[in-house]
Amino acid sequence: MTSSSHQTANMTAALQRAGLRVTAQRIALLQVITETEDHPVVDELHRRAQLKDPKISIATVYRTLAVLERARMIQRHSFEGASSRYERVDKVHHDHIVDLDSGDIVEFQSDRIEQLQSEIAALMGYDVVHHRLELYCRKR
Amino acid sequence: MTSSSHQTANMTAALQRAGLRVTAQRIALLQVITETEDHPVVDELHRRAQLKDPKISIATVYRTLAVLERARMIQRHSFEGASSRYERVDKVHHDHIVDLDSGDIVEFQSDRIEQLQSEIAALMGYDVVHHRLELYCRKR
DNA sequence: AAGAATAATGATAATCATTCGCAAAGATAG
DNA sequence: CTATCTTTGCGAATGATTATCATTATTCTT
Repeated sequence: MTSSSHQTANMTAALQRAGLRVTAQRIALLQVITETEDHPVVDELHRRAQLKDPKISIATVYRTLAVLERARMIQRHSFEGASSRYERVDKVHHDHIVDLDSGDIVEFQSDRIEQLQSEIAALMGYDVVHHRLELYCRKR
Repeated sequence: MTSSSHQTANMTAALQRAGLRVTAQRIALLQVITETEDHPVVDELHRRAQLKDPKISIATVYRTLAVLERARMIQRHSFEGASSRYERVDKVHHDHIVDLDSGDIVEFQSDRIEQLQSEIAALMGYDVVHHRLELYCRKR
């Protein structure tokens, strides 16, 4: 069993587990997102997916990303003034620092902040379903 | 001096202080945003501004909002999946809770969270220029 | 394994919010 | 008041995303 077919088997299983149809396009995109360590925009994902499946269209990329997000297999982020970026769903939740000069995106994680968020929401009569915390920064 | 002309004088002074030209459209938009307690979208601001200056165009609304934001007289927010909303710059900084069911926007403020943000950024070698913190919630 | 039923895809048109180009109108400086 | 420089209105253009619809692929049934 090659590494590539092993990957494919993984993706196939993941799609079936989610009750989704298994298509070459979905496998390609799942692989692209699984392999990547950064936060690519849709266009970049399209380009990378085409290396695995040359006929995948941009419309399918958008549709598939929406499907995978609904299935909680990937995660979308919309940073200020930029188009959507995606990353795979990690074991550990995290938020982002955006470097205003370079555009770099750094991940961080703070239980204290998460906890404070819940406390504040509770105080106002709310439960937090999800949140968005982004720090727009410059190197010091 | 009527209340309305008093308002106009205020807006005029504010624009001059910022080194901006004083136009009827800018005064109208500033008034609209000063009067409002909610977080209107651009279209709504356009509608409200037209009550004061019937010939103001949507392009001018966009341009003026950008100008006023650059002058730090108003503040833009882009909540998930929605178009931009604006509010006036308050004395007190705050973040937002978005009610997922009603669309209501509630303001909150936490010095602890702000402080933690700075600490975390510093730890990664950054200074926070600005941030975005939104809690997407449901009533409990 | 073959066919029917159902869903996904590709290509392209449509949409939505926002920005641009440019001629005309308005604001400020001298 | 005139010259200069800026802003405005209008409509066209843009960019990202979504919808349409005929075709193709996947899954279900037997």
